[in-house]
Formats: sequence, C-alpha cells, structure tokens
Amino acid sequence: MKSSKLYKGSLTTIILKLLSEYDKMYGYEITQKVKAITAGELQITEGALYPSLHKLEAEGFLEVEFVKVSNRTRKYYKLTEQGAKEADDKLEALKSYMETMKAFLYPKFGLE
Amino acid sequence: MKSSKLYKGSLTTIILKLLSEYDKMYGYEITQKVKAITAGELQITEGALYPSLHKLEAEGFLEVEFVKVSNRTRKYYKLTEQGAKEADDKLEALKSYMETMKAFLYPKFGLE
DNA sequence: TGTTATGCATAATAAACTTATGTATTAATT
DNA sequence: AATTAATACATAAGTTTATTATGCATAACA
Repeated sequence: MKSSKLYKGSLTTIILKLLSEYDKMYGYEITQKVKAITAGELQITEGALYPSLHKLEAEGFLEVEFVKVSNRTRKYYKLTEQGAKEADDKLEALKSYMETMKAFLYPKFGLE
Repeated sequence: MKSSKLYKGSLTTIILKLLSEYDKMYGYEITQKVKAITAGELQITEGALYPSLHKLEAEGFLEVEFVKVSNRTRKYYKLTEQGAKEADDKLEALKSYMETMKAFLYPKFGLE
C-alpha cells in the first residue's frame, strides 16, 4: 500500500491539528505519529516537515522549547494562542473542503 | 463564503470525474459546473484549468473536438479509454485520501 | 562494528496552483 | 447606441508547497 500523494496544502493543517491534541511535539515525533494514525498511508517527509515547522514558527503560530534527552536535543513545538486559533480555522477549512469534495464523489440529484 | 483554497492536487481529479459523468465538456462549462455543484465553494480559475486540460490531453487522457456555436468555437474534451481508467484511479486515490484525513479529524481510541 | 533508528536541517528541483494579462464574440443593461 | 457582463480560449510570471537528495550527529541493535 503505497502512501497517498494527494495532501498538498494539508500538511500545515495536520501539524496544527496534532499539536492541538498533543500539546507539544518534536519533528521526528510528528512523522511517526502521522504514520501511526494513518496506518502508514501518509509519510511526512522531513524535507517538507521542517521548513513547514519553521514557517509556522516565523508566523507566530508555534513556539519552541529545547529539551535535552540523553545527549541529544529535541526541539519541541507547541501552539501559541494565535496558533490555536489558526488550528481551529485550518480544521474548519479542511472539513469544509471535504464536504465540498463529497459533492463530487457522490453527486446529488437535481443539481444539474 | 469565500471559496476554499485547499484543493491542490485535486483539480485533475475533478476534471476527470466530471468528464466521466458528462461525456464531453468544454473548459468554460467545467468552471460553471464546478461552481454549481459546490454552491460557489470551489472556483476553478482559468489559469489553472486550461493548462491542466492541455496536460491531460498531452498525456493521452483526453481527446478534443471543436464545435462551432454561433460564430464562436468551443473546444470539447472527452475521456479516452485510457482517460477513463485514469479517472477511476484518481477517484479511488481521492476517496482513500479522504478516508485517511478522517483519521485526523476524528481520531479513534487506541491508536496512540 | 556495522546497520537501523533517532533527530535536525538545507538545497535543488518539480508540481500545481494564483494573479495578471490578452484576445474575441455574444448577451444584457442603461 | 454604448457600455458592461458573460462567454470562451490562452499564456506568462510568480508563489506555494511539496519531493528528492544530501549532510551531520547520536543511540540502539545485531
């Protein structure tokens, strides 16, 4: 089962959603969590993830905390207040998008 | 109600799906049909649509027929045999993607 | 001790859009 | 009658957002 390649635009939403559930996470943890939740369907590449995290931080949606774990430093991210709001907005947009796409997959009668 | 901006990667699927329903359509018709079906939620821009149609044609998924209607020429597209197969594949991929995303929106218990 | 997993990062490239134009005909409005 | 909106196609420049390919470093496993 090859991983789905159709999620362009939704990575940011995925990150924000996870952080609104798990309070704080580090990059590698996010890739593993996504893999676990989607049963391997979605593979977040690091080349996409890290720039995305940096951008969200730069925009003021995430804040950073460094935690040293057995000689290695993890970079934890958590939502700012603004980031929590952004997460809500993005989730609403995603839900709305999915509803919209349903109109295509399962077209109703009388809409022609 | 601003139009959704999250459909990157799904435009091709939308085109193929419409053509598998309506047999043959021309570009402008597609933009109007999408607007109608999604109640204005999705606005297919022409800058995205036409290059997309040209690409699908170049890939052998669409074939073209010109029809003159009151002094103006419409460019009708229809699925080739290969295009019909591609439409099925893309639709399956989209459905799979949406199932996957549901795992995020409505996380199950026991998946941590 | 070598491979796999953990952990972060960036650069080059590609894909797929948006925005801005351009051209032209037909229908509707004022 | 003249202007605007709708119909109809198209491309070019720029942006966003991903992929692929690297690079570096530590920890765990075999």
